[in-house]
Amino acid sequence: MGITKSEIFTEEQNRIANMAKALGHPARISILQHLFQSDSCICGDLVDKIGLAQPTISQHLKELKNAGLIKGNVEGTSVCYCIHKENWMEMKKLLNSFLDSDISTTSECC
Amino acid sequence: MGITKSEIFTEEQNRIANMAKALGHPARISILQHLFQSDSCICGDLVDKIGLAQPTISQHLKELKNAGLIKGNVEGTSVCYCIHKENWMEMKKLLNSFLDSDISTTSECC
DNA sequence: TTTATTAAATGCAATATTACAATAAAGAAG
DNA sequence: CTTCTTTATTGTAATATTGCATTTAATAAA
Repeated sequence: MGITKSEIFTEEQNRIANMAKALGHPARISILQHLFQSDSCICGDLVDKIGLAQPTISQHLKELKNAGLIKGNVEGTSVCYCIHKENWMEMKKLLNSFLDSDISTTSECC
Repeated sequence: MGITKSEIFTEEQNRIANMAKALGHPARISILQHLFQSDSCICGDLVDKIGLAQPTISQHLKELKNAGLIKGNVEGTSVCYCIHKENWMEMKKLLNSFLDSDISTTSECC
């Protein structure tokens, strides 16, 4: 049905999956990398540097904002985006708690 | 169009996004957690423990296999799945290289 | 006020994803 | 061989995602 059955999973499983999903598109990875280098906070700059149309970039920015990973600030006619540091660190902690599952105690049965 | 323009992004950006995408569903997080606890390598056990139909679990297992994160081994009529340790560690390194982008040198302009 | 400039919102088309019923395939048990 | 068990495959429906042209909104500049 294209709809995820979130209710049968734990809060943690849903949060991890949602964060991973937000990172699950190369345009959004590219946007975040640019924001980390902080040489292009402005939406228009991102449109120029990444080869996608303005509405498409705007949409990806919206998703990153919904995920809490970035924040935007209106400056005249343009909008300045940047990493939401606090949420970013929280996301990192959440993902790492999962990624660091102890692989040494796990049996590779195949 | 529902189709990602992979060709305009770097190989690294696509690889990071693809790995994140594979982790972008709570059922797949749940499957991986079970495999880490290794108390249910068998596909049928996962179907019982997670509340999704057998074809749905099978489909998620296939995606995790395509992403290289797990491997499967036929044992009689049943199939035993487990974490692909080598690829898992590689994925972790890849994601961490991105997640660990130096946040301290980044300006929070908003 | 009029005219740019910039970004968000809307609307649409194409494709992808999620989920499951029904079926097929492959081996085990009788 | 027949039957049972287990998993993959196929087909289908519903929803989500990606991408862009067009329009709208809001501020700046003239």
